[in-house]
Amino acid sequence: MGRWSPDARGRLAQAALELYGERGFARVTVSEIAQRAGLTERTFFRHFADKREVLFFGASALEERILAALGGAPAPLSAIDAVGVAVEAGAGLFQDRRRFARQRQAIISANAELQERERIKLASLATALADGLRRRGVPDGAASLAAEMGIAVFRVAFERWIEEDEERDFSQIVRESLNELKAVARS
Amino acid sequence: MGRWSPDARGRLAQAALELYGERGFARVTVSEIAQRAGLTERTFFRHFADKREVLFFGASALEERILAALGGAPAPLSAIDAVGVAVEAGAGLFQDRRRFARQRQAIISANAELQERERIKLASLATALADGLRRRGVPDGAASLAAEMGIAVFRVAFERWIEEDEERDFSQIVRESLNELKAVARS
DNA sequence: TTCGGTGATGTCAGCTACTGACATCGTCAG
DNA sequence: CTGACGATGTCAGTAGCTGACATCACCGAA
Repeated sequence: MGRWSPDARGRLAQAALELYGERGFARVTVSEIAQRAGLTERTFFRHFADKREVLFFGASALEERILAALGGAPAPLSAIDAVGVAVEAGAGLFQDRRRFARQRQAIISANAELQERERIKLASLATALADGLRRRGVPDGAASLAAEMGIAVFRVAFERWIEEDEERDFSQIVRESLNELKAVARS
Repeated sequence: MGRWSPDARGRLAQAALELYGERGFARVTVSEIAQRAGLTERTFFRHFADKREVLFFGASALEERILAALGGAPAPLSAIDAVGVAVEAGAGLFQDRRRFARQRQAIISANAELQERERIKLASLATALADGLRRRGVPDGAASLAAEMGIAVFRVAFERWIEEDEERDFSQIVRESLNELKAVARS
C-alpha cells in the first residue's frame, strides 16, 4: 500500500465513465478525468494505454473466462459447440451487471473510435478462441471460422440482451442465438 | 482542372503507402507524406479524415460492389447463399491486385491501430450486408448472423489467398471457405 | 533504529495528429 | 473583364501521448 488513496485505477475508470456519459467521449479531456479522480494526466496514461482503453480493461477477464471454459469443454464436442459452451460461460460474467453494460454500451455506440476499439477486442478474442480450438485438434480454417461464428453469436446475443425491455438470462440468449446461426448456415 | 499537378489524392495515397512500407506506420509523420507528394499536411487532412484512412479509401468501392451483387442476387437464394454470392463478387475487385493487396496487408498487420480501422471497415460492411438482407425480407437476427458469417468467410478467404505461394482465384477460395463454414456450423 | 531500495505518483518539456479561420490564385461562366 | 468557385497554402491552437527525471511513503535488511 502506498501513501496515496487506494485504487487509483478504479477511480480513473469511474471518473472516465461518468464524464464520457455526461458529455460524450470526444468532449472530455484526459486531464479532466484525472482531475476528477484526484490524479494527474500522466498517471492516467500509466494505468491505461490510451483514452479509449479505460472502457475496455474488463476485456481481459472476459477472454480468460472464455478460454478457460473452452479448455474445460468436453473433448467430444464439435468445434462450434465447444465455442458455444465457451461463449456461454463468458456471458455469465455479465450477471447482475446489465445496468452497467447498458450505460457503457451507450457510450461506445455514440462514438466511432470506441467502436473500433470494441471490435478489435472482439477480434483478439476470436484469435484466442481459434488458437484454443487448434489446441483441441481442430484444423486451421475450421478453427478460425468457428471462432468468428462464436463472436458473431456473442455480439448478436449481447445486443439482444441489452435491448430487450425485460431482462432475460444472457446465457440463454447465447444458446438461442447459436441455434439460430446454425439454422441460417444450414439453409 | 486546377493550377496544381493532378490527382493530389492519388499522390498522397502512393506516398503514404511507400513510407508506411519503408519505415512502418508509426514512424511516418503526415507532414512527411505530404512533402513526398508535393503538398502540405493540411491538404492531406482535407483528402483523408486521418492518418490511417489513406490506406482504406478503397473500402467504399468494395462495399458498393458487394451491395450491388447482393441486390442482384436471385430472390430464391437463402440468406447465407445470397451473402456468399455478394462476397464472391467483392472478391472479384481484387483481380490482378494481389501484389498490392499483399503489400498493403503487410503494413496493416504490423500495426494495431491499422488493424482497428480494418476491422471497423469490415464491421460496417457487415452492417450494410445485414441491411441489404433485411431488404430481401430476411428477419433481423438471421440477417445479422448471415452477414457476420459472410464477413468471416471473406476474412478467412482473403488470408488464404494472400498467404498461399501460388496465386489461386480469390472467388473460388471464397466459395470453398463458405462451404467449410457451413460444414463447421453443421457439425 | 536506520537506511537504502522500490514503486506509484508528480512535474516538465516536447512531438505530432488534427482542426478552424483566413489568404491565395488559377479557372470558368456570364 | 469580372466575380464566384474550388483546391491549396498559411498559421495558430488544442489535446493525446511519451520520455526523463524528481519525490516520497513504505518495507525489509543490517
